[in-house]
Amino acid sequence: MTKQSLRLDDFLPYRLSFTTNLVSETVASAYEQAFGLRIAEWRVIAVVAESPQGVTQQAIGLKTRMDKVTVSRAAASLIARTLLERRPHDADQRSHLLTLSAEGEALYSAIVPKALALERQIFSRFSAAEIARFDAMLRQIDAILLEGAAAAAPS
Amino acid sequence: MTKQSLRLDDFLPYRLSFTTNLVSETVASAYEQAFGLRIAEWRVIAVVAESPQGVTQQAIGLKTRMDKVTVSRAAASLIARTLLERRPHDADQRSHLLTLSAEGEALYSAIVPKALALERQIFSRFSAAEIARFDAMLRQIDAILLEGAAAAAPS
DNA sequence: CTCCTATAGTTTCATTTGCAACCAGCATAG
DNA sequence: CTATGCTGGTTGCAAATGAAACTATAGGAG
Repeated sequence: MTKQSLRLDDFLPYRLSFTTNLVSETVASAYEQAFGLRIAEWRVIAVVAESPQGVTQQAIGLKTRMDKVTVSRAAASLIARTLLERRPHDADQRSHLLTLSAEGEALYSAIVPKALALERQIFSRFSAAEIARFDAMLRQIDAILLEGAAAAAPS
Repeated sequence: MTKQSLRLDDFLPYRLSFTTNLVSETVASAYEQAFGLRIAEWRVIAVVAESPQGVTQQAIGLKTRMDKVTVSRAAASLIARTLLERRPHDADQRSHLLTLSAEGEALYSAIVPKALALERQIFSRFSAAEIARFDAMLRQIDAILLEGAAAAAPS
């Protein structure tokens, strides 16, 4: 019986976490410096920007898998900075519909090109096909884990 | 001039972070449940296991990019549980050399197969070649960002 | 030697995070 | 209608995190 060995460095969950931390630090500090936004805030803006008719916080949380507390705080902070607006949600008075203010739109327009440039820089060594393959693998991993979670749901 | 757009869902730094969170949650909860270890503790054990002659905390932090505080606390907790031992470091009295205790070795041997099984499960849909390609891409991203950091070092 | 600066590791403290309790407003059953 | 349980969102609290101060030892420079 051979002793099993494992180099942490070759262990994929570790590698994934290592690289992602690096990427996240880079991206977070870029947003922070250039726009005074945290990652959660940027995500909220991005999701809201994709739905001009407005989204509820719940929908944002569902989509991004961010905790509802995180979404709540990010939204509150963006509203305080008048980047986001809250419209009443006729169908359900418990929630509101979030939309970008003019100011928020402007900020979003300013961020997008920078975000895309950063993305291009990080993936600069790869071809479009490689990137597509990489993305596809990430999505398949998601699928595996999300199915698994559904199957092995605790209680 | 076309308005640039960005679907958060297609933005790779986001995708990477999304998937990694999923993977990390899965792995963390497995270690926690099965062995009562946090991720940082598991990493410390793994690195120490790779260096039977002992490692300093500093070296662990350097290798894993974990904060020295994180390493310090993980090590302290593992020592308290007698999974890790501290030997004096003759060349430098400020630091110690960490090694696994017999108990720590035993735990490590128990973890490795489970960790590998989990890894296989997460990547079950991919061929060895695909996995190798994925790993290589992660390393190249690291390289790009670490070089970039060296170039654009703040102060 | 003796100062002075730099590094390993710990501790302290302020910040960030996320679970859990909570407070609406909704929806269904009687 | 009105009780009961459910869901969207916020608040409170406790745990995790990480920067900065601190302690102890190294390693020169004079």
